Amino acid sequence: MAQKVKLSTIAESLGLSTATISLALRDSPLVAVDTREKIKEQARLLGYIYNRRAASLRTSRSGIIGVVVHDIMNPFYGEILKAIETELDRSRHTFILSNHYDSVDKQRMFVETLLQLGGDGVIMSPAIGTPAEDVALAENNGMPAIFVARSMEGVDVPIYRGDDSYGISLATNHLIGLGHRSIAMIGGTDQTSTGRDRYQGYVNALRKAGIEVDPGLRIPGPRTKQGGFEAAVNFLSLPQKPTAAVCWNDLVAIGLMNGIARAGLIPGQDISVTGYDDLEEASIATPSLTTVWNGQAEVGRLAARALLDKLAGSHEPDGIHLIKPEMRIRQSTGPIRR
Amino acid sequence: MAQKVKLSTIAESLGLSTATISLALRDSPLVAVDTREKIKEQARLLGYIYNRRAASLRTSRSGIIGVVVHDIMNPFYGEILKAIETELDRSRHTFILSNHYDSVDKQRMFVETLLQLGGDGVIMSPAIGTPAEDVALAENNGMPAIFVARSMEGVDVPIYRGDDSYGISLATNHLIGLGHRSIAMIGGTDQTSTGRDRYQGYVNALRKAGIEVDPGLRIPGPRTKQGGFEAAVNFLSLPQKPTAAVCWNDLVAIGLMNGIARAGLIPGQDISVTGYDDLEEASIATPSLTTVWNGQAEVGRLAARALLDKLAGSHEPDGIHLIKPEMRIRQSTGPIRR
DNA sequence: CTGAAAGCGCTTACAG
DNA sequence: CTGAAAGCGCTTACAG
Repeated sequence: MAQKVKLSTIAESLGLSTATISLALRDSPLVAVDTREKIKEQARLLGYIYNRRAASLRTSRSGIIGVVVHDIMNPFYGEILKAIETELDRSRHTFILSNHYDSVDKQRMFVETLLQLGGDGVIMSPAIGTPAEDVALAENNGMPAIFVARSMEGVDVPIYRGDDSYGISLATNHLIGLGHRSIAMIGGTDQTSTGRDRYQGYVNALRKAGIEVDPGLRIPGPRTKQGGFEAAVNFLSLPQKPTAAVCWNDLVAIGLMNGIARAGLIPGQDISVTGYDDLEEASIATPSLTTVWNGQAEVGRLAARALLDKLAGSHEPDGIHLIKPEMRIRQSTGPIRR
Repeated sequence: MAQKVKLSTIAESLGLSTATISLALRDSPLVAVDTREKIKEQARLLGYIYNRRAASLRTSRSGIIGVVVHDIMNPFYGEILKAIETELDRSRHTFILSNHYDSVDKQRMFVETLLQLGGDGVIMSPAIGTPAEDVALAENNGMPAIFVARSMEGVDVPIYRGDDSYGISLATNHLIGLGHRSIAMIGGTDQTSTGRDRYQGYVNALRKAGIEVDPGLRIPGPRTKQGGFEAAVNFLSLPQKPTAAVCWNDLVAIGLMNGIARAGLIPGQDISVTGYDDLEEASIATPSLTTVWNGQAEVGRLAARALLDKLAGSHEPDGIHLIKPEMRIRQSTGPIRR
């Protein structure tokens, strides 16, 4: 590798000052057009690489945006990330991604690293148990935060997520409308805002229909296919013999359907199953999954836009921005069989 | 937000020099133990945030490692990334992730950004059509590259991936052993080294068994569930009436099984299907998927280790490091029905 | 064991 | 339209 090419290398080779080179490369109108062209050509020839660390040390903006979620391998977050990526690419920001796996420590380390790198902002789906100080750490050091998919007490940042309580009530009402009365709720936890909201939406829908809520029909568990798959055994051995299941999300629903099928029953006929999120995969599951569209792409797009706007100086209103979920009826639900 | 706390802030507050502070915070034995403790305590009190850009400008090492693959939402890459993450976390490196979606331009922009940030190294699964210059760009600027999952002509970097030709022959032989003679190959492309190797392994296995290779039984397509699902229609309408399908990967296989089931046939009984990769999901698919373990976690772990070793100065041998695949027999394959 | 000083590669007022 | 110079916040020989 040859000598390192920097602004002064270009400057000397052209008999100009580094100030002029710097301005020209950033398309400043202060530099005469032909000088600018000559400079750019020379930079290309010499294989110049812009040193962002030096620039950012001077300007104190890095162009880096951090994104931290529970698990990027979960397609729910994947769909949010894809939308964020699209939006940030457009504005030439670099994004740094991390999983926190609901470890508050891992999340805090990420925020610290981001601060050390001079991150301009952070989009997070806060880990369970995140203390308000960890969010304040970012904000107090000039790195605004935006939340996606999860809320948190005691912080005052913009939040983008679906209306979980309403969404799950859509699914529950759909099953009630098909004649089901014994409806289980599978997967998830009550430790997140999302979890509490979804359970509440399910409870409210049942009550409104005059159906007594049976806590024995709640089977919490991991929010994964594996979780749904393993819940199938418990579900099928419930003494209440539920005829339908409202699942925490599509992954749990697909896992549950696999488990039900293994037991020789036909999901969508013997047992009705609803998902949540409307992942790309929901429509090609067999049977295709009745689920609730949860607007992941919208959440990601809006959150990224909000952050960029904030960085550009506009004063976005804080508080919760709820995306309205919509029902997607497919083959995994059907009328109750007598 | 208060005044920015920097080394000199701490230095002044304690009546010491920035040199001493800098050394103390990095645990240099040059600083007396009690001085060191006092300094660390003060740094904590003042809420000091280490400025990595400044440090890295000085030392020309950033602690940043880039990772770029086709699509992080694909669980195959997800499993590789998870292993890389585990390995890099341990050594306190920050990793920056990107998809290239097989766009050479997007990949090059990523490499350039990484160079601008002073990236120490890059792990890549090169986009289809990557020119050797794009890899040289990284290497010539002091940023070593390691490949995962895909090879490329004309570059001399360490490569970690599965032995595709051998792996697919395992799957093909398994089907032949069950009595299948008309075996289709579904999904994938011939534009990657992986694609060519897998097709060749399939062809070789057939030939070795004395089965004529019928190009009409090759149905290329996207390497996704959706791709497999959509291929089912073509597969089922082939005039050759194949009784088995070797799929490019687990995603294609699961999609194909869904499509077959939609058509009223039972995968694993009417049609035998093999996957490739042994994703976590393979074992809970219904029927559970017979597939080939492809060592994603190994690939990620070894590639990350190799890069860290290289950065630490050791001279890893370049060239291909092949992981030996293994057969995983489950329920999606069975003896041919007459 | 601690300090003074130079320098990493940019950008930005300011001067001309 | 272009240049000289200061400074962003660190680290590192070097001196004491």
